[in-house]
Amino acid sequence: MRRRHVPVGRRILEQNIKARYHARDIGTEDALHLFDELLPYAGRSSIHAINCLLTVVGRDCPALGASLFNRVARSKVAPSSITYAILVDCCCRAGRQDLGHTAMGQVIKMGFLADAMITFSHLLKAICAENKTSYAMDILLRIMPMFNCVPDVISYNILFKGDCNEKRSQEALELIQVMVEHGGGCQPTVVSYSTVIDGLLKEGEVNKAYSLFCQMLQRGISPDVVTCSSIISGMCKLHAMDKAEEVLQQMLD
DNA sequence: TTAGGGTTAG
Repeated sequence: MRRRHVPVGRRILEQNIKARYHARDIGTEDALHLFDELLPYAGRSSIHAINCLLTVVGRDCPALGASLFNRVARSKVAPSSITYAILVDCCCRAGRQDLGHTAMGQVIKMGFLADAMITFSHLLKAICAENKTSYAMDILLRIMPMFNCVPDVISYNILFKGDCNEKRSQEALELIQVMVEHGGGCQPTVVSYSTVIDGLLKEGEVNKAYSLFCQMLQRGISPDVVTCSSIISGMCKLHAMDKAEEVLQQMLD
């Protein structure tokens, strides 16, 4: 197959953008200038560099990120599934969850299903942030599978956090047990356990939190500094100093 | 082969 010719100047610019993105060496202003420089003569190979720039701008100013997406859509460059993931995140963080849903619909329509769960996860996070975790749960358990989109552990972790923020850590605890028993390849990780343990402690459930910590150890999942900081802090606040010391000792071991 | 998603304390 013949390699498509890419102008040298454009290729250098794209490589420069990717390298600087990787080195975390692009600020929002830089990204905007680079975007203006690249877009007029961008081609098929440019979408990776454009995604880097959208990410930088969107982190700082999601509404601006979404408006840059519109400029990409009007250009010769086809947005990729990753571009849509960035867009959905920008829309949600700009307070336009409705537009996030619309963009999600576009992702499904275009058949970007392999990556759709990451795009969905931005929506799930936004829905949970509005204390509508039950609705997020419905999307995860019912809607996502309708599109052959299998939720992964990060999608579940977003829901665990949502439940805990709504003071419903018991539901998160039940869901973690469902994952263990029926999750197949999608098993809770150290982040899942840390999130739910923290939620239980914030609701005063010392014994349940400690049992879950023990289950985690039994299943061969090592606690990290987040797990331990959370447990020690939580248990001290609840005056469960004996258990806090046990956890500290396990950490030292 | 890479650009996009998850946890704590203060």
